[in-house]
Amino acid sequence: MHGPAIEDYVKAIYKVSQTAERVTPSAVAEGLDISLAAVTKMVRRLVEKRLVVYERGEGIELTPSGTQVALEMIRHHRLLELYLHQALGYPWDRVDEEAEKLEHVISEEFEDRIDSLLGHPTHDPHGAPIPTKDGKIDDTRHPALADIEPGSTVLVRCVRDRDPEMLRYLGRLGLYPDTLVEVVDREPFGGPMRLRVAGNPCDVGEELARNVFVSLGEESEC
Amino acid sequence: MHGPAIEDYVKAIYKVSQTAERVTPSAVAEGLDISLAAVTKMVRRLVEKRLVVYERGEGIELTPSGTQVALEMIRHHRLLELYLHQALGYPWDRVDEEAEKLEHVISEEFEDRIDSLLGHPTHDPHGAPIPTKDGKIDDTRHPALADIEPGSTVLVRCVRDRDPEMLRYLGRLGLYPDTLVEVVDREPFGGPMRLRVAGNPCDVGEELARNVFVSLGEESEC
DNA sequence: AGATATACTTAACCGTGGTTAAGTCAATAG
DNA sequence: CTATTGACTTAACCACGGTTAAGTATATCT
Repeated sequence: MHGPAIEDYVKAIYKVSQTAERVTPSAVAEGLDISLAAVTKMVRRLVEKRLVVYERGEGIELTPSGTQVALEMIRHHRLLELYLHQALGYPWDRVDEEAEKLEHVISEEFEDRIDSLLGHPTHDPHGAPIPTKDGKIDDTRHPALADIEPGSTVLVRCVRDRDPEMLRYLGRLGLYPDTLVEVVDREPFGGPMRLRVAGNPCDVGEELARNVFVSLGEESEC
Repeated sequence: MHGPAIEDYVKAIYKVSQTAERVTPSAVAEGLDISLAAVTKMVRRLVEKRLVVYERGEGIELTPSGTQVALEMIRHHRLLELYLHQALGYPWDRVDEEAEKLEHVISEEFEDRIDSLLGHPTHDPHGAPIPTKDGKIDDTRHPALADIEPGSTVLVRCVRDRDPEMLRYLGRLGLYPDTLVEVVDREPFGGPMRLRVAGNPCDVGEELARNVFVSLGEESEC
């Protein structure tokens, strides 16, 4: 159908669109760690393939078929991450890299088989939602731990998965998805937050707390 | 290190070298189903990369480092085939296609994990030997079933894996590796062989019998 | 020896996906 | 209003991996 790069672009565009309200070529270039010129050229091809629409100053927008491609890749990626973790015993800080390469080559059959072996899971090891086969995804946005008022008890929903170092550290703290965290207090001016995770106290810095997403109620994970 | 095509070429060269005594560019082109011109060009690159040596009329020969690359790919391929079959329930006629794509992207870690999950297997689902990590491979050549004298009882060692249709048919006959087969008799002039497979009689044509490899003694599979 | 068929090489071309360097465009500062 | 800055585009280039078409070499047949 299309080259592997196309899939990476569409995925990158989707991810930027989740964070920023306008998807600029420069944001995509940054996300893919390539030159802006490469993005300009590729965006023209994406437009020709009707995967995106683009107007200078308006940003890049995925068409429905572009969104479908993006969600397929994200589904592959997250199913693979979970599979590597559950079935092959990968630690959660190494699943992203492997899934990044595998997601472009697995067949529909592979996808279906690991999906059913995993019991049709809804979230990957970092708590990110897995799109369904028909392109639906839970797009609930959770607040960062950094924005939580002291005194609250919150449920870790997901953590950013791009920095293996940080993931290993989070693992040592026990800050996994579906963990309850009590925000004890916080030093001012970007000072550390004092938490209680499963009974154990720990202090986390601003950067870390920006990369952990939580929900206020301690409702069961759905 | 090198592009995915390089790996396919080196693997194809290795496979041809197992069958023919001289690896001609045309044999490689046929194996990869590409033009002869493409092979000419790529062989020059392989020579530059010291993966092969080549002289017109002498054929293509893998260097030690070329052989290593080929065996790495074959190891990936066969481990993956077995894994897909054992762990994901793929039927044996669909593992080749999936493994073909996966073999180029899996990491050392993936290879090691499935290897130990499978208990360090020695053969893939079609009976082909899996090279060890340090590049050793059981290169025993088994005679084709077609060359066996009537009256013998033989052990199926391996079957060619490239034709899914044939694999499904072999499966219906029960002609799996490690199966005992009694060669009852044979019609002359390329006529069918009459076999007894696990008690059941069946007749197989020349083409099929050329794609099943057996050993005479009923020694245990090693 | 000469014609022909087979095997291989070379040349020109294409799409993909990247680079750097230079140019344009629009918003903002003075 | 102009100068500058940041965002984007264009152009020229490159490596990769393929194609077709044309040319060369070698072996074989007569």
